[in-house]
Amino acid sequence: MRPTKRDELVQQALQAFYRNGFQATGMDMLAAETGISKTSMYKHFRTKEDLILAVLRLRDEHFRNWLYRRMEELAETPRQQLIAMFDALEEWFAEPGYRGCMFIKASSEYQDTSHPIHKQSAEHKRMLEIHITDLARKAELRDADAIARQLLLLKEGAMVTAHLGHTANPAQDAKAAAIQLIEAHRQ
Amino acid sequence: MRPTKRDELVQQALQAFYRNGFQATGMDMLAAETGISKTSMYKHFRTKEDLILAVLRLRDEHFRNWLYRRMEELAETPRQQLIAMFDALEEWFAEPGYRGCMFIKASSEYQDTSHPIHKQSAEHKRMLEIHITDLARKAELRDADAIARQLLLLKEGAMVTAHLGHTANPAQDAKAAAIQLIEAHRQ
DNA sequence: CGCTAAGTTTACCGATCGGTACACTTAGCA
DNA sequence: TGCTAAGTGTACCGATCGGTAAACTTAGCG
Repeated sequence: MRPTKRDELVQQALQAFYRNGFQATGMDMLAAETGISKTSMYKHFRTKEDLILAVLRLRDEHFRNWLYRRMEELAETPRQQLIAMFDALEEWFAEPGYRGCMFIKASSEYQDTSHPIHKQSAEHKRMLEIHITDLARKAELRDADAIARQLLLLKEGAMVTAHLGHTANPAQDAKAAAIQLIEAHRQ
Repeated sequence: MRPTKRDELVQQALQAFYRNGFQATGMDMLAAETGISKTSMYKHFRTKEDLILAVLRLRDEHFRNWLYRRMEELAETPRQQLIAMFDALEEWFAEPGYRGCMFIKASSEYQDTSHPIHKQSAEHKRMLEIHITDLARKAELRDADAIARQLLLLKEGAMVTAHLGHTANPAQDAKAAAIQLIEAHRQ
């Protein structure tokens, strides 16, 4: 139960990877930026890949916690919370350092679907799907699995489009679509 | 009007970059894989970045041509063609070598929005948006700009999700959503 | 006190990175 | 025939890549 250098490393590595990309961030640059010696890094993680996997685990935990909490803060009923997901996303997109979804980025850099980093990115999306499907069920929507998948397609699209930046407010575009889809699935 | 080595290089580089990623594909590996000498490559393109930009231009042209043509082949009216976009995507996703959208990948590896590669990827998306918006207008849908943006969010989401592979058929999920959105925008 | 675990600095490894220099071959064309 | 443009092979550049060796400092704890 030591809250020390290892966690500090993972946290700072997360910032660096998110800002610079995975392949483009070398271990030397990482050591220079975090102030943690290369030797120490390799005492905690056998390879760069291991470090990236730890970073993705941390990101998964933080992001899902943040999103779920924010959805609950912004709305009361499950149905309203599903819609509020896109207001939460809008807040995120508006942050100065926004650079898209870290897991989409990771799966873009490690494309092979059998690669551990790719698989862990897919796992993150699967966890999200479970939660949103559960919420769709609680909202008593018809065909909860299908509507959940549709809402998540809008979410992925909005995250990508917000990073490409050729559209003014993808989060609200997605929200408008989500409202219509949810309305069509009420029973 | 020479159809020679330069075009051959761009075409083969496209394959390599799509399969391996941009940063992960070195110029030596590229020379070995294409059989074109490194010296020749640097006679045609001053830098790797220039080559990547040429690859993206070719990809933009090919992809948009393919998608627009396939949409016209699959359906007659503009409204049906908008829906058929997702059938075309499904065909693409089912191809053995499918590895996601090259422009999302490019913008993931070159994240800075001011980077030429990022800007060119955004430009591709903007060209698509113009065409789909035009089609939505021809389909006489209410609020053509908004519905076009919504359909494109579904498209981006489907492409990402198809690559992550945690869902059975994102193209058909997107199509089902598209049908409902379009139905809600009929006038 | 002395042991141990965690972390440090410094220097290094072979491999690869993007990019270049130079001398050579080949084909088209006047 | 002889010039030129396009392409080649080979060898190299300095920088950086992921990863390691070895000797040292520091702090906690019996």
